[in-house]
Amino acid sequence: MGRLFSMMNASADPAALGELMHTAFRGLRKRWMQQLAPYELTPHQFRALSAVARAASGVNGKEPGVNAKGPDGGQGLRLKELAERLHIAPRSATEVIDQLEGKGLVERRPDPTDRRASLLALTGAGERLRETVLADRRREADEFFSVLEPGDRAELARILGELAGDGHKQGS
Amino acid sequence: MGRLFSMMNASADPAALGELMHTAFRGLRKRWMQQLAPYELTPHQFRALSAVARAASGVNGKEPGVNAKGPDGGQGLRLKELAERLHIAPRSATEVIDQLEGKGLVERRPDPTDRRASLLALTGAGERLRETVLADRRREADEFFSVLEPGDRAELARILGELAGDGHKQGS
DNA sequence: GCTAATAGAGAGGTTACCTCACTATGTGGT
DNA sequence: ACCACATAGTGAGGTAACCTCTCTATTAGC
Repeated sequence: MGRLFSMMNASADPAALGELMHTAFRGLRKRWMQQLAPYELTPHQFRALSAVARAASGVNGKEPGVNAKGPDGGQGLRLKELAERLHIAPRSATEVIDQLEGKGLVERRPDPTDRRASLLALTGAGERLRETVLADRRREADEFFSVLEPGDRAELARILGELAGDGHKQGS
Repeated sequence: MGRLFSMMNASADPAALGELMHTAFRGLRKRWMQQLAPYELTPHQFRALSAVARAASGVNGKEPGVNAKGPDGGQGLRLKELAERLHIAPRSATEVIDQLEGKGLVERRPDPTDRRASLLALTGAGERLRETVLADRRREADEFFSVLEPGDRAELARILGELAGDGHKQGS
């Protein structure tokens, strides 16, 4: 049945392209969920965890605009920043961080430069779990994408990057 | 921020490829929802509507295995069939058809060959709405995918087709 | 005719979002 | 110094799109 899709000229039918994306994405998400289940993490939570990790420890000043408010060099990010990075509403960032904090994987500490804000940071446990899962996930995702030639994988990444980029900030 | 993603070598990091798919798909789904809102349809409902349309009127006997149970030539499909086509649980098919029936867009009629089953069919209103929306959606989806070169769109379709195809029927 | 499988639906749960209203705080204008 | 206004985060509550588990009506196999 998947064959039917690939046989019809999908480039002529953008709706079918959408269907294809739907199907492919659902498959991938299902995988993730199964793979993350033993760690008691949802894909969404892991995404947030990674975003915090990336911001808190990794790049330190390499990203202009991050923590442009305070003179600290990128020590933890705000809920609002997280929301922007995950493309979700601030309220939803609160939610996922609540969950992660409840599991003891991230911490909220007060921003010294703004008492309304908190800075997110991974705990030791968070960092450890993240690394464990990351290796595992890489393997799994690789399995999922392994039906593709390496070239196709690169192509897919490039094309999706364009699609996901910033080409469609709709205002309506 | 989307730029960062496209800059890093995503083909070397399957996890990032997954992120990319997530982001791109979310953008598309948001579009769909906005575009379908005036018709009071969700993407999910429209997908179901289309599946019923396709089965009931379109292909008549071209698909072996559809209604293999009864001697009728593909006149309406069962909830279970719908579920399989949409890759959802039978219960979820019931649900979406409930909604569509509530709006007067599809009908459930008894299967003459099996009194447990019902056959789904579009109503006149359903057929009309579907056609209206289809044209609209084609336009909108085209807009979403218009950041891509035609060649890239074809590539995306091909690659996703492979991914969504049948390459990953996991049993675990 | 009895048992097992199947089609569908009722009950209730989950994930991943959302908006709207509100509090605590910061910022700029006069 | 004071007031209007913006901003960071959260409580309350909602929605879409799924899920499983259980139950009834039926049909099919022995």
